[in-house]
Amino acid sequence: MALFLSTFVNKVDKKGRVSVPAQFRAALADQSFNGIVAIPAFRLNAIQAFDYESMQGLSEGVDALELFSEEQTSLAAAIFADAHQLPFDGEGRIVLPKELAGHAGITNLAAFVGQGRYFEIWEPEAARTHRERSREQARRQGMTVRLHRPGDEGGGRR
Amino acid sequence: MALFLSTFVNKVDKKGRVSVPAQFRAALADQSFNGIVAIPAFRLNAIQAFDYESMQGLSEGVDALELFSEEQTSLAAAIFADAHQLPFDGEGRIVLPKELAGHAGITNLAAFVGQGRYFEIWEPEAARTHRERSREQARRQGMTVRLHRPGDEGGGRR
DNA sequence: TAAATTCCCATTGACGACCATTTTTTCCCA
DNA sequence: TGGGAAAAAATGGTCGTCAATGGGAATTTA
Repeated sequence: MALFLSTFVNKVDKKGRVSVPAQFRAALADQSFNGIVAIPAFRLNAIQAFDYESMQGLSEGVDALELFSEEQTSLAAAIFADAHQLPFDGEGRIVLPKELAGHAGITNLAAFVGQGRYFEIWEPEAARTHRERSREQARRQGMTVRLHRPGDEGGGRR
Repeated sequence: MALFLSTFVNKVDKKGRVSVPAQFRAALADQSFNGIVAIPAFRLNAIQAFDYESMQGLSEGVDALELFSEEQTSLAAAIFADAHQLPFDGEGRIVLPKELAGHAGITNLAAFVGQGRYFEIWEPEAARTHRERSREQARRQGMTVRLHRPGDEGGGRR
């Protein structure tokens, strides 16, 4: 799958519709479900958006018998319960459900922020300040990114 | 099979009927039995609902357990004895049996909560508090979402 | 026969499909 | 290199359809 890169700000109309940036739509092209899966971010006032396949991958870890074991992860449960399937309309828009828009504080504008394998949707001003803070923190910690070629066993992760 | 995602709240009429969310019905589409299988949840005041095929899979899992475990009988009893087959009517509704509605404390409203391969039915307010608690716990344990596409070896827990 | 359950039909309100318009980007050529 | 034409993307609105709901008729069960 192609990567989600860069940031785009689009308008939210009074029906709650927003165009998903064409570039992001292109990255989602070849899929079973024509749209995205969106969940409220855990620690951030933002929405995280995935393709449907990624969601299925998540479900693989939880099989039916685990119902009766203690370790049923609360995380997975929370994710599935809060997720929204948002299909594209003919023009490549989605409608932001009130719960999600509310969680992110989105009203008239929505910022689509590429994060590689997924992307986030923010209230533009909040996105800006968050980005600054992240940069600042990264600089202070002297973070570096390890490059690795496709096919490598994921090198420096998390 | 498609996933059960998101949460929907529907009304229970005075005959005990509730519409199963269209999105969930779609996920149940291609099946031998036109309806769901519902059992009272073990540790929760909720109803767990599966498609019929998953139920068969579950039975195989339990049969396998027999080899190692003495708990097989109690498990089987718990799962199958309390299970209800709930067929859809022409409009995609089911009738909630009193035992199930009672176990979940459901009266006028029912929350259908997606859990990936299956879904749960809650009294809406109870669902809300349970959801908050789950999120809270996940946050406290520092859980994170790991993305991996189906087929990846990419190290999910498991 | 009464009660309960299933089937069928009507209503309504929200959402998805569709079309029109504006804005932005790309591309070509002067 | 700048201007303009063409294409693509974003935006705005309307209309039809379907999901959810409610009520009543028909059928089954006690």
